[in-house]
Amino acid sequence: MSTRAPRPKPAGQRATIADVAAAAGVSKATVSRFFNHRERLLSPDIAARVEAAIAMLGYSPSPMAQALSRGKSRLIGLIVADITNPYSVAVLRGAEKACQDAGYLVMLFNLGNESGREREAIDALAGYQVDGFILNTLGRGAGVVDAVALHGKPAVLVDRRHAGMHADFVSLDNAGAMAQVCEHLLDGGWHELLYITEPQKGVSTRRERTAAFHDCVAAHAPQVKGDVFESEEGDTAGLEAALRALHQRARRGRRQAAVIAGNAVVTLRVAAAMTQLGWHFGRELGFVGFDDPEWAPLIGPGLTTLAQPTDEIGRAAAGCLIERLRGLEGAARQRLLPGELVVRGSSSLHAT
Amino acid sequence: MSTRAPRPKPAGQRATIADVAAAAGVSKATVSRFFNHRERLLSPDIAARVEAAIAMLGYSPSPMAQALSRGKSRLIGLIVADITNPYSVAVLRGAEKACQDAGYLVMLFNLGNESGREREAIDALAGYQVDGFILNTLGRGAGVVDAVALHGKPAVLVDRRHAGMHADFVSLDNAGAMAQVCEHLLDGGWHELLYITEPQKGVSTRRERTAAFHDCVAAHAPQVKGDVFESEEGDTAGLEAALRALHQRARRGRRQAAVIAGNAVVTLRVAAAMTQLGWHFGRELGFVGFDDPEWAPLIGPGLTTLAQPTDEIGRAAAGCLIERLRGLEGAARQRLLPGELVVRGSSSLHAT
DNA sequence: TTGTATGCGTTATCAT
DNA sequence: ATGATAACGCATACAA
Repeated sequence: MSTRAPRPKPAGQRATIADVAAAAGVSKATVSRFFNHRERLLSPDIAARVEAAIAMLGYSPSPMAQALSRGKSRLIGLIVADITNPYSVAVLRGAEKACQDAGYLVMLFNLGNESGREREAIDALAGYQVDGFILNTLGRGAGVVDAVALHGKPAVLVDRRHAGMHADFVSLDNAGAMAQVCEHLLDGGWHELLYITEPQKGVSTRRERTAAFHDCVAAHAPQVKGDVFESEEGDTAGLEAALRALHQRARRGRRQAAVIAGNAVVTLRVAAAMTQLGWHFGRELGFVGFDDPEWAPLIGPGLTTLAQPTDEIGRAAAGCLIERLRGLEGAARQRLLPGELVVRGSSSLHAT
Repeated sequence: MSTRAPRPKPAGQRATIADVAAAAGVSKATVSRFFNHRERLLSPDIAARVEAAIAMLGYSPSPMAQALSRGKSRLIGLIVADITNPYSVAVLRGAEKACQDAGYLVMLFNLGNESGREREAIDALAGYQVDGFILNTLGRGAGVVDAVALHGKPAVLVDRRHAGMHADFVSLDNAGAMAQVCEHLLDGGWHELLYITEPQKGVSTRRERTAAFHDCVAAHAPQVKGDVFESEEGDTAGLEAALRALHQRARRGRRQAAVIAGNAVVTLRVAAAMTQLGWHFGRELGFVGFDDPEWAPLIGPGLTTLAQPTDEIGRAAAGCLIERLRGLEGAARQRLLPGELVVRGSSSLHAT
C-alpha cells in the first residue's frame, strides 16, 4: 500500500486534485501550484513527486471546476444564424481554429434562422460562463442583442452590425467589393445592370452592398443603367419576370445586360431561373455573384464570383475577441477585409 | 430597502442562489428546491416569495455549478471530422435540434480532418463533463476512440463504424441505397458501370458501398459490367483517364456507360472532369451520385442523386444517445435509414 | 415543510 | 516553499 486511498475510486471516475495530492503525499494547494505557478514557488523534488503522481493517475484539471473557481472558463460562445449557410460555416471554421490555437474552446449555438432565439442562445451560453461571444446573427430585431444582454462580456460582430452596440466588427469590405464587381462588368461591356439581393430588412451587409451598387451606377451614368431587385424565398415567377424585363431594357437600349447576385443563395435562384428560361450565362445575361461556392466553376461556362476571405474573417473575429479578453480596452474597432474577384466565363460575352 | 443585500453586487454580475435566498428571506436549500422538487415539498406561500425574488433578480441557476454538483451537465459532445463537409453539417443540424429539444446543449469539436486530434477532442469534451458523445469521426486509426477513451460515457457513432466499439450506430442503409442506384441505372439501359469512390482506407461507409456495388453487378452478370475507381484528391489526370477508359469499354461492348459517384466531393470532381473532357451528362456518360447537394439540379441536365435523410440521421443519433442517458441498457443497436433516389436528367439518355 | 451542513473540483488567501 | 481553509454556485442528506 503506497499511500492510503481516501476512497476507493469506482475505477471509471476521473482522478481529482485530491487523489493526486494523496498519491504524492502533498496538499491540494501544492498540486494546484504545480499547474499554475510552477517555477516561482515549488521545490524541484516535490514538483517531481507531483508530476509522477499526475502521470500515474492520468490527472488533468477539470475545466468546469476551474471555471467556477476562477470566474473564467476559457470558453467562447459562437452564435450563428444558420449552420446550413456555407458562409457561416466557413467563418466558423476559421474562428474555431483561431480559438483553439489560443487555448479556447468554442461552444456553438445555432439559431436555425429563428431570430427569436437570440436571447435564449446568449443566456444559455452565458450560463456556461463563456468569456466572450462571436456573433453572426440575423441582425434584424435591433436591440435584442444589446450590451446588457451580453452579461457584461465582450463580443465581436461578424458580417452583421447591430445598431448602437459597442462591439468590434469584422466583415467583408462590401463597398470595395461591389466596386470591383461593377468595374469588372463595366470593363467587359455590360452596361445594363441588375443587382439581385435577398430582402434587405435592415440587414447591414445587404444595405451596404445595395448602396455601393447605386454609387457605382451613379458614377458612370448615363451610359450605365442599374436597377435593384429583391428576391423572396419562393417567388420564382417574380425573379424570372425581373430577368426578362432586364433583358428587354437592354435590347431597347442596345446594351448588354448583366446580373449581380448578392450572395450564394441568390446565385442559386438565378441559376435555376436561367435554366427555366433556357438562357445561358455569358449569352443572354452576364453574371457575377457574391460568394464563391465550390460549384461555381461547374455552372454553364463557369460563374464569375467575388470570393470572401471567410477563413480570415473568422480568424480576425476570434483575434479581436481574444485581444479584448486579454484586457484590451478602447473604442469598438472595425476590420473590413478585401474580397477577391474570381473571373470565369459568365462575365465574358459568348457568341450566341 | 426591501431586504438587506448581503453584498452589493457589482451590478453586472449574475444573481446567485444566495442572492435569491436573501431576497426571499429563505435558505439556499429552499430556493434550490423551488427548481428541483417544487410541488412535492414546498408550501405555496413560500414558493410564491421565492418565485418573486427570482423574477426580481432575473435569476437562473448556473449550469456549470449544477454540473459540478450533480455530476451531470446536460451537455452533449459532438465530434465532427470536418465541419466543411456539408453532409456532416446536415447531420449536425438534425442532431443539435433534437438535443436542444430534449434540453441538452451541444458542444462542438471540429477535427478539421486531422485524425490525430480525436483523442484531444474527447478529452477536452470530457473535461466539460459532457454526458455523452455523438461521433462522426474519420474512423481510420482503429482503436483510437475506444471505450476507455470515452471515460465511461455513452456514445453513438454516425456514418462510420469503429471496429470492436460498443456503441449505437446510425447511418444510411448503404447496401439498400446502392441497390436502388444500380437498379435505376440498369432500368435506364446503362450496362457498363463505374463506381468512383474516395480511397477506401478502411472507412466503413466506403467499403459497404463498394461491396454492395459489386453485389449488384454480380447479380446481373454477364449483361452488366462494373468496375471501381478510387479517386485521389489532386489526381484529375487519373480520373479523366478512368472516364475515357470507361467510355472506350462501353463502345467496344456496345453498351451505354454510366458513373456512380460515392459522395458529393467525388461528384464535384467528376463534374469538373466532364467539363474538361467536353462531355455531357446523359450523353457520353450517365450519372448518379450519392448525396444531393443544392446545386445538383443546375449541373448540365440536372444530376440524378441518392439523397440521404441527413436530418433524420442526426435526430436518430441524438435520440439513441438520449435514450442511453436516460438509462437504457442493452447491446449496441443499429439504425439504418433508407435513402431516396432523386431522378434528374443525368441518368436518362439524351440524344447526341 | 424548512434550515443546516457538507460535498462537487478548483483556486486563492492566509498562515507556517 | 508548503499546508490549512475558505470561497465559487449549486444540490442534497440530515436535522429540526
